[in-house]
Amino acid sequence: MGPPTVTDVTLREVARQAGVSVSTASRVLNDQPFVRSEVRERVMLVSRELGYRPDVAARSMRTGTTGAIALVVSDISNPLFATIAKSADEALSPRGYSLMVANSSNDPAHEEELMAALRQRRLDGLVIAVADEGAAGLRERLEWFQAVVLLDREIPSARVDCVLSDHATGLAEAIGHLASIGHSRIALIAGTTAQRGSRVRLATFRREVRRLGLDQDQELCRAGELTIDDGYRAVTEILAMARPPTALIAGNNQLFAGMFSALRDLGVSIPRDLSVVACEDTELTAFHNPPLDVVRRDLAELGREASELLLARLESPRRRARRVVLSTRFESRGSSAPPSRRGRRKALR
Amino acid sequence: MGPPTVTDVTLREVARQAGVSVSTASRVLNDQPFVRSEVRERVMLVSRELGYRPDVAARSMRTGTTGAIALVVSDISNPLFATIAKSADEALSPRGYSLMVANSSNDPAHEEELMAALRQRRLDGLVIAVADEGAAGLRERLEWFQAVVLLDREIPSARVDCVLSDHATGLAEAIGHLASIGHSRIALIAGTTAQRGSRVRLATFRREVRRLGLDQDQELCRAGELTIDDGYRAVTEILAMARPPTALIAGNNQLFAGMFSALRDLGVSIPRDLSVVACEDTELTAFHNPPLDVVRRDLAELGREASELLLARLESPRRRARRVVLSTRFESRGSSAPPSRRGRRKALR
DNA sequence: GTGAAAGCGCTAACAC
DNA sequence: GTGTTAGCGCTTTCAC
Repeated sequence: MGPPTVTDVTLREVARQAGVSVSTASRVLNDQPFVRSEVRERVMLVSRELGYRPDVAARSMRTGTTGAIALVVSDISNPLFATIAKSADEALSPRGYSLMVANSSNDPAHEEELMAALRQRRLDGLVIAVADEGAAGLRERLEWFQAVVLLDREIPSARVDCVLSDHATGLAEAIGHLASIGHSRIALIAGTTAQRGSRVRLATFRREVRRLGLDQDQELCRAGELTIDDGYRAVTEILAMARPPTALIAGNNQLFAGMFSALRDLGVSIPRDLSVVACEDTELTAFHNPPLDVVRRDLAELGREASELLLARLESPRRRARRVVLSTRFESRGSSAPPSRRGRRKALR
Repeated sequence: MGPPTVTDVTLREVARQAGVSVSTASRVLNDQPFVRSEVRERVMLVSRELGYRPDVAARSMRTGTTGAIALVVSDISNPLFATIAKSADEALSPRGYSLMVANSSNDPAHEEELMAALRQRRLDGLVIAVADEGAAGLRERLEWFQAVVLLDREIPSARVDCVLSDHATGLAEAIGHLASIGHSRIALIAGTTAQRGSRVRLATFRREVRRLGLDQDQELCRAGELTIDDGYRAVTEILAMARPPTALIAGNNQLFAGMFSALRDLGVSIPRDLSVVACEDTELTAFHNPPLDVVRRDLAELGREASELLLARLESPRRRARRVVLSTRFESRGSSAPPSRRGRRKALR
């Protein structure tokens, strides 16, 4: 007994009913020249009537392409990545590509395993926010794929397309704003230095603090994990300092959620007791009263640009790697105010 | 010239290096009996050394299975669905399945197109929150797939597995609570009646309002779209009534976001001017001050259960369709208070 | 126990 | 212009 028939109507069947050979039918359906238009139309007609859909697996065997693209992020339930996933899907699916999603949990080992699993699926491309830009063997692993786009990640040694956010500009504006209304003790709670987002924020923060002559206390600048818990812990510790800051900046939405939660538990009011700025605009920041000052970026654009880069790479595999930088900007909406003695005391308990 | 070689190490190569035939190698790697343990070990060793990974497309051609499962929802960027997607991925990926996501935009026509596209990918299974439970030809379309699980949707005529939330219980509790603290004019802003979630909420609301002897004003019970805009519009209109309600219930997170936005624009304070209950717990409801009363359900459980049903169905294709019902419960957290004359006037302007 | 060979549905070289 | 044919990598008879 042969293998099971899965697809209901095959190319063979279309060809038979149109009275042509499979190769002619194939030519027609792949828009190739050198087919009499009369024949072409007959094949098209039969194909439509029968509802013919080429079997992706079979085609894949011949062409090596699957029409599938994977998106690997740390957590698809994070609205940031979910938004990117949606916009990527919107860019890719009209062109016949399907999107596969996978969560790395920000764990390099798991990510490696994922990539190996994705590889055997022969995906046409990979959009990935790698967990650790410096992970061993990452460059080789990326070469498993015909086309790769890094999502807000950068690997200098690798010739890979990437879309990056210009985190520095927005953050510098934010710090400038806080300084301009009188803050000199500002704290940044950033994430892991294994990812450029956090690294850039840390570097920008240190640079601007120095440039503007603000307090350069090491303890006001924290790298850690990009989690809610870490955000909570960091805020708790920072506000317990002998001289706590008068303004707080959260490096991403998770850290902000933790920060927000901690401030509420401590009974700290925004912006009366403390000024707050979040990187990333989410429901939490947008619907807060007052709306929170944020460093914004267009996440849908990020997903869209990543998709465009990927499609371009698929079309011309040998072209030079591109590096697309998208802007971020600071938006002041009411969660920062001049520092007050009262506020500082309050935050201190 | 033959087709391009994609996979780096083939079964043929493993067999050659192990000094056996491909069929023997295949038997070993598929855990089939009747292979000398000595041979078995040699093949395993070579396979591991070479890092052999079977080509999914090729295997798929023979077996008809792809190890891929699709999740079709209206909007993957909605945290509700994103959470479900994550938990589904967590349940499926350890068992070797990959998750494909697709957005239907809640549009039956687009959904139909999607399903056709997914079909030719020979997905092993489909988890879907159909846009319209009553769409023409839906039952036939579902039969394209070997295994299907409906996500909080029900199609009585179809023998399909489904995971459902018991929206009625949680909502009835919410209404009971509001009534118990003195509300007699409660409004429900629900979504489309093409999906059971909204239908159940509408039916439950009408039933409870009658049972508890509350105001049965038709205008207090609105079906519409499940969008932010629709939530906004509904609230604006309802609060402009001659006798506006003293409590508002939002049917899902999108409607709630619209509601929240409208209330803020109208300067309505929760719960002083108006009591509010949201269906679904999100960042917005959880981090609000006070935290909002919600009808909660465990979304991760929903994704997990859907995956389990799917896997079970894949294992035994002929077993009876199951219908798993998951609980919802009301949680009072401070966004409802007894109605006040002042509040009502305020909401009225 | 093991190997040879067929064939899943498709595309592309080659012959006519 | 069109048909014949080989073969992608794999699983599964069937023969030994």
